[in-house]
Amino acid sequence: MKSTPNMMRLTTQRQIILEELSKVKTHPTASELYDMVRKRLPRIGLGTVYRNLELMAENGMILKLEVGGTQKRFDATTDTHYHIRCTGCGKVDDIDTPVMDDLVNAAAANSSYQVVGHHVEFTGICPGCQGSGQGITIQ
Amino acid sequence: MKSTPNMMRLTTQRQIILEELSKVKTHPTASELYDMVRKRLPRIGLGTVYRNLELMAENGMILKLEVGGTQKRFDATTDTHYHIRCTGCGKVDDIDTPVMDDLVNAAAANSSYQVVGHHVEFTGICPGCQGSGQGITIQ
DNA sequence: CTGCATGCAAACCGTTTGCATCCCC
DNA sequence: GGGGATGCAAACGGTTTGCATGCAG
Repeated sequence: MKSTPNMMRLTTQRQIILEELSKVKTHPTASELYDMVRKRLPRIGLGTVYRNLELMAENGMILKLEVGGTQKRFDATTDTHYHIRCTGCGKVDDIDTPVMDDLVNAAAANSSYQVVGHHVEFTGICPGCQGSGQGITIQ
Repeated sequence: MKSTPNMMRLTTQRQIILEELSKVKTHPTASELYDMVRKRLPRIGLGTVYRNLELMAENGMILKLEVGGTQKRFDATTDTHYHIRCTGCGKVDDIDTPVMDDLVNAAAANSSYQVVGHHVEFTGICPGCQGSGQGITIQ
């Protein structure tokens, strides 16, 4: 039964990964997080970071952001909220447009899918990329 | 000047890729499209498919869907519309909820980004996956 | 003590790219 | 004829996984 979160061990790695993720308001990729965690746990492996992020996402402790771009990003804030992704540098920020839960109902009415959730992703140019030539700052 | 679409050559490959993509209402991945095209052009390379999809997306002839999941998907319909992705099998369908362009304005008001666009992605279980154990049909 | 979790490294998979050849304009 | 486009295969980058060892419960 997946709705009962399996009791996870409280390993040092797990705690520190969660701490570091909670510490930032950005939405780091796995390897960004790996770099952050490695400062405190130099021998940690990248695989461990991936495994724990996956596990914590499954248990609803964190959010795996299914946004555009090449890398997945992670978020310690699990309440529904929307994001904006810079097409210049790829970074992702929160955007505080009100969440529209009724969208799900509207969608459910028009679809043969059993609608579970939704996400709104804006694209734009972040302040840092606006100066430098329309955000063609690669990636 | 990127806004002037560079005149593209009309190669057989390009035409057939576009034809095959236009033919389906699904949103195939590059390799699904590769398989479709290969039936008519057995010697085409996967790289050619990727290069042309990228090029046509840049020129606004098709849409590269920046949706969740591991693979990018392509869409011959370029008008803004929303999608739903099955968390069971990963397939993506159109959903005909009205497009809310004012979302962009709302977002722009609350952000330091220069907001360019938006996309709404629903997640759910497709009819095919609803029967078989809550859509744990892998991928 | 026992089995889940870790570190490490190799495997994987989707995508990109270098290069010689091809062919559209 | 010339430069962009192709086919092929190798490289790439992000993610996953197998295995021996380690450590939380």
